Amino acid sequence: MNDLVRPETRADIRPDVPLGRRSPHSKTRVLVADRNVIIRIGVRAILERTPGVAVVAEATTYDAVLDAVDEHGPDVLVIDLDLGDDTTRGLQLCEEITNRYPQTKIMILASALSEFVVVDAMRRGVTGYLLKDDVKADELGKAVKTVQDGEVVMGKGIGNLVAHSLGSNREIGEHVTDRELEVLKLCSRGLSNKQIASSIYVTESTVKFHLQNLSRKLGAHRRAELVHKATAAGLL
Amino acid sequence: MNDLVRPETRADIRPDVPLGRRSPHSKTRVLVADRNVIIRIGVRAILERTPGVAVVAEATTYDAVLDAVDEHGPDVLVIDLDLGDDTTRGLQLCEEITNRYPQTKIMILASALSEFVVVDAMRRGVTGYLLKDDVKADELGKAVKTVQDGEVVMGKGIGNLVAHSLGSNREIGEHVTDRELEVLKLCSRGLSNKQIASSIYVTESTVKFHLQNLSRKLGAHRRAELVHKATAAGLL
DNA sequence: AGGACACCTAGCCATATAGACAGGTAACAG
DNA sequence: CTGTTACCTGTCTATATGGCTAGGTGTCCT
Repeated sequence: MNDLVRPETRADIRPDVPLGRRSPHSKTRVLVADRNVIIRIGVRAILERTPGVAVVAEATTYDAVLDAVDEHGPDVLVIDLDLGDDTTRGLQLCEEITNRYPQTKIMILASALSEFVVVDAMRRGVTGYLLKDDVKADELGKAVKTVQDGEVVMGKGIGNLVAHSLGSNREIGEHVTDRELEVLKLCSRGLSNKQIASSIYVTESTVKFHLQNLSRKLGAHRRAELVHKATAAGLL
Repeated sequence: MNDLVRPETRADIRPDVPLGRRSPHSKTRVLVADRNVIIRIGVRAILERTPGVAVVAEATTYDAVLDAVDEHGPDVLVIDLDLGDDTTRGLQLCEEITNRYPQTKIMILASALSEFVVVDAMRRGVTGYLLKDDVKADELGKAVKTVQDGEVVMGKGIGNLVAHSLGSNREIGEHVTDRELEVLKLCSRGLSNKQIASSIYVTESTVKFHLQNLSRKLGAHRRAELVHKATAAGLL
């Protein structure tokens, strides 16, 4: 959909600089993506008081992120995945960026902690995950420089979460399909299986099937719990 | 419904200044309360670029808000009610402040839109309600000055929500009791009525009773919807 | 003393749901 | 061609839930 920049193009920009070993005089160039102005201004303010870091652009939509990465080739993308109504789209975006612009490191600055999203994000090449509510002002600047050097940064508790997730018997990061998400949303709005079935033109059996798969993937046993966990996972 | 602020009280403090007609040279003194650093810095940055507005302090807990109001006597308190794990506490705080420091206007800067909270807040003397995700940078500064002048500021959609709420047959701002909240939390964790009953030592009938009251108060018809709306209302 | 309220209980009944089974289709990649 | 994946359908049963009506207790306020 947007095949703008190929690696060679980027090599033209910084041909002589190995990743993570840039000159100390060149600043870490950051792109901030969040739909919330307050957060953007806040992150910008924090980062710009950090020596060696500069915010080069801001973005508020997934498309704008791609454009901005293409245009500015930032060293670090600080992003909240909740840029549209579909977190999956954000995860895809991360994968796309790590593939096409490997020198741009991605650090997620999330509103909520979601095992589901964290694990999926790590898989797709994201190297930082911090929680807005947990970060201290100075941590943010340090974290940006750390991920630029290719290291992984995780907010407190997140590392444990991932470890725990890896150790659990349940399949990690199992993908939630579009159809499942559709059913889930209707379910959260209080529709019965029958009502969901008729509104998406399938049988009640199918609805139950999807809900059962969702329950397994999220580790829930009742729809109330399902909605709760899905919300925590940022699916709703 | 709001007979809190007596003119005399105000006259004692600034005897010569009619409301909304303060000297253009005195700045609007703002206290920012939010548990999130990024938000605090962001709001501060935005407000300080607004002429006539100055941020005098920040707070991150309910207690700190009271102390800071006491110490600085700000003109406007910009607050996210989600300062602890209990939103109700935040609402009580608002009432306390409007009672004890009537010259301090309160503007809520919320993460999520909750009819429940909005209505309750208005009752307790809050005069502004904006959504973090919706505000534009310049709106925030204007809103602060507007609430200082004693006017009510509501983010787009919120006014309609309140109007709709007032027009609905359902009782608005009905209080959710502690017991109901307790049941709700267990419900959201996927426990059946029977399990909830045994874990709080009541009968299943009682659990159903509480859940039914909750459903009525929040306008839900299924537990999945109940959990969804309760989450949106900041109860979970 | 009377009223308002949180809280608890009981029983009824239709319907919804969880959880398990066994299977079919289409698209797509190795 | 074969395996994988998303998606869809069906049948079965025990249990959970929603919606209702009709009570009880104690506490606190007026």
